Amino acid sequence: MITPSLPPSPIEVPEVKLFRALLMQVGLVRRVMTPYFRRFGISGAQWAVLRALARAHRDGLEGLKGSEIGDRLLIRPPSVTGVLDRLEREKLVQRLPSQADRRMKLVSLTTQGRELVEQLEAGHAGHIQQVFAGLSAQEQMELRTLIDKLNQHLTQLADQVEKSTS
Amino acid sequence: MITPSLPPSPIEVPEVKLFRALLMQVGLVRRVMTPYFRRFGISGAQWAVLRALARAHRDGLEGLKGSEIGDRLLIRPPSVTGVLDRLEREKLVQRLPSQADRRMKLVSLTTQGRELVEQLEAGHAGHIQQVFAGLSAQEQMELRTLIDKLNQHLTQLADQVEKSTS
DNA sequence: TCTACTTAGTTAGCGTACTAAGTATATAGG
DNA sequence: CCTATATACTTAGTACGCTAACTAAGTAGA
Repeated sequence: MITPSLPPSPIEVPEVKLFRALLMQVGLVRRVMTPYFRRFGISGAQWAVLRALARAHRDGLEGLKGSEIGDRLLIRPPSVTGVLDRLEREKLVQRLPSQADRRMKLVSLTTQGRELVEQLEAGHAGHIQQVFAGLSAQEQMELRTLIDKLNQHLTQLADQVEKSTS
Repeated sequence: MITPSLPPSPIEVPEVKLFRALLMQVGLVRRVMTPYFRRFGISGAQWAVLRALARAHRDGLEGLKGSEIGDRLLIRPPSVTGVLDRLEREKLVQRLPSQADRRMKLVSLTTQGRELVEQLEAGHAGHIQQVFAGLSAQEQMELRTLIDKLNQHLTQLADQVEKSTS
C-alpha cells in the first residue's frame, strides 16, 4: 500500500538550521540594501562594478577587462555583460576596445560615473555601519573571522563543484 | 577647474570589509547550492517552497496560503506567484481554491511533490554539512548566534525601510 | 604553416527578485 | 445598506543570476 503521507520529519541537524538562518540573512540584507541603492538610481550589482572600476582608477589603471570584473564579483561572463550594458546606457561606464588584445574591451568610469561614485562614497560607510549596528565591534570582528574562514572553504567547494559539473 | 580624477579612497571602515565578505559568501553559497538542486530538477527557491509545504503537511494542515509562504521565505507576492506557477507546471504542488475565503488558494504538495521531498530529504543534511565543513561545531554555533542576532537587527531595519518608502 | 585549443565577450533563453498597478473578495464604518 | 479600506493574488515590466552555444582573436604544437 502506498502511503499518501510524508514520513516523519528527519532529525534537523544544526547545520540545516544554520543554513536557514543564513538564507534569512540574505533576504534581509537585500530588503535593506536594494532601496538604498535605488535612491542613487542604481542597483547593488551596479554599485559593485562601479566600485571595482573606481578602485582600478585609483590604482592608475586604464580600466578593467570584463573577466576581471566577473572574477572579483563572483559572477559569470553573461552577467557582467548585462550589468555593463545598463551602466553604459546610463553613461556611467565606457567600454574601450583594447589595441593590445583585440578580443577584450577595457571598461572604465565616465566622468559622470566618477561623480556618482564620489557622491555615493560620501555616505556609504555610514549606511553599512547601520546594517551591522546590531552587533558590537567585538562581535563584528568574530563574524568577520568566521565568514572569512567559511568563504575559504566554500571557494574550494565551489571549485570542486565546477570541475565535477564540466 | 574640474578634476577628472577621483579623490583619494575614503578610509575603509571594518564594517565595509565585513559587508564585502558577506556578499562574497552569498555568491559562493549560490555557486555551491544551485548545481546541487539542479540535480533534482528544481531550484533553491522551489526547494524552499516545497519544504515549507512539507512542514505544513506534517503539521496536519491542508495547505498554506501564498502570503504565508512569502512571509516565511521573505519574498513578495509576485515572486510567490512565479515560483508556484513553475512548481504547478511540474505537478509538484497544487493550488486549491478555499471555500472559507474565496480570495485565497490553499497550496499543497501533490503526491509527486511529496515523493520529491522525501527523495531530497534523504541526502539534504549531508550536503548542508559539507557546506559548513570548514568550521568546527563550536564555530558553527558561534556563527549561528551572531547571524541570529544580526537577523534580529536587520528585521527591525527592514521594517523601518519599508515604512519610510511607503 | 595550419590545425587545435584557449580566452574574451556576446546572445538566447530561463528562473527569481523587485515595484507598480489591476482584479476579486472580505470587512468595517457611516 | 453601502461605501471605503484592507487583503489575496495576479499581471506587466525590469534587473540580475545562471547554462549553453556562438563569434572573434590569440596561442601553441604537429
